[in-house]
Amino acid sequence: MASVSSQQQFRYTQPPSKVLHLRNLPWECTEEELIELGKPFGKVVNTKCNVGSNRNQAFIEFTDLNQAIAMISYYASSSEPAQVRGKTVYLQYSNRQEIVHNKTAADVAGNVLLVTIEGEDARLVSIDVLHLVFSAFGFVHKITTFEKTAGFQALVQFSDAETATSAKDALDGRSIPRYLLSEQVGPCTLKITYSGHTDLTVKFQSHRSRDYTNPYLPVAQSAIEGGGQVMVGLDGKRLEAESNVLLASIENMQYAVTLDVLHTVFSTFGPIQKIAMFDKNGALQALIQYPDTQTAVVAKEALEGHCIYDGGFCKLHLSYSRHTDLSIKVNNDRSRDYTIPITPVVNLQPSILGQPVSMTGAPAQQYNGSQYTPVSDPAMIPQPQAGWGTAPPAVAQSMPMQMYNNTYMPPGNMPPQMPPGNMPPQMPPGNMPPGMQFPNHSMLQPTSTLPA
DNA sequence: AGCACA
Repeated sequence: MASVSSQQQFRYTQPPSKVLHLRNLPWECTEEELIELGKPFGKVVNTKCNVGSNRNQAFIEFTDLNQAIAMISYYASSSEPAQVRGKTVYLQYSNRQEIVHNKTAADVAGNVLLVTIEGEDARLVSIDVLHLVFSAFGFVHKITTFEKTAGFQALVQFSDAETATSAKDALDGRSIPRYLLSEQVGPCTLKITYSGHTDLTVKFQSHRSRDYTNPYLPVAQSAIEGGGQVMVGLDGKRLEAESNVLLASIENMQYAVTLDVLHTVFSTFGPIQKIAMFDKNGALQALIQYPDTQTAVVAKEALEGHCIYDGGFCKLHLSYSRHTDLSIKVNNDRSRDYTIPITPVVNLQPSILGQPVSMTGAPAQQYNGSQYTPVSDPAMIPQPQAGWGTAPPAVAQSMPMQMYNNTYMPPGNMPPQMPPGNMPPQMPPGNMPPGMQFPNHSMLQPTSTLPA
């Protein structure tokens, strides 16, 4: 019964449609040939070739129903059948009203996402920041970045389509949190579709591409910075060999940066054992030694690219030193060993590990002690609520002097509904917004060479 | 030669 009605549907009862169904087409019939065929009757606005298991069917769609009727009518009474390359083609109204094209790769859920980073400074977004952002949803296998006409883009490979989908759903159309970007970088919005790829090819760890599944992949020279101290970590997540000693260089040093200033800034993340300051190429550099690598990692992640003083002054650039234990020969204004008990400075630490002290009474409840606790695995840092969806405490902007002026999170940048469990594991609150964490310490108020 | 992956 069903077959009877469908057969009848074929013969003559097909209602007019501006879409025509063509069959018996020659092999590899092109869109151009279909347009040529329909042109005498109207404007062909859409085609679909190589349809059916034999790939010898096609559809053409006219702008107007009357054009389709004209074509059917003409060939219904013509002595010459419609032909393509001399082969007779049979025409009838399609049983659909418009051509629907196949889903593109962008519509088919896959494990690889195509991410377009939009914004003036999109290309300044590092692959590490992207890794951090997408790692919130699962293990990121590989990332490649490239520039095309669409702008700065990245392919981000997850284990499976489900993970990729959760990342896509949460991040598409959102902006990268301010605190992950350095000060001069403007807003960067993510536009995400699926990619047709399933496995990216990464030949080298570089500034353009990473394979986090293969830490032993050779490191391209282009990825190396900081004088050859950079290596691939065993976890495959870092290009630099982590160290308990940080090398800090200070850019735009309008204000004096003293040993005490550095001690105050860096001791927020844990006890400091030693500091050595020196000049290199006319710029001030310092080596800061923590008791353990984990603390140094947290400090580096939090402070990198940030300024000690508001207004872009004394910007910190941090890398891991090859040193593990500094040799401080003498305690003076350029070097100090805080592990020597007689040194009185050790008692002046404004904060100790796990207990940040607010000198202004600024509430620190959002950044409680546990978030400062160094742990063996940064992903294990407890992180209840804070993150992309967390509004900045009002105090961050009302503080008389902000050490860091880009560290708060603009509200509304990220989805407030983002589940806490999906927070980037490497993005503990203790790693960020130091502008909110740091006490407004008088030691950090510049007293000389003030421009205004 | 008969309606949508090829």
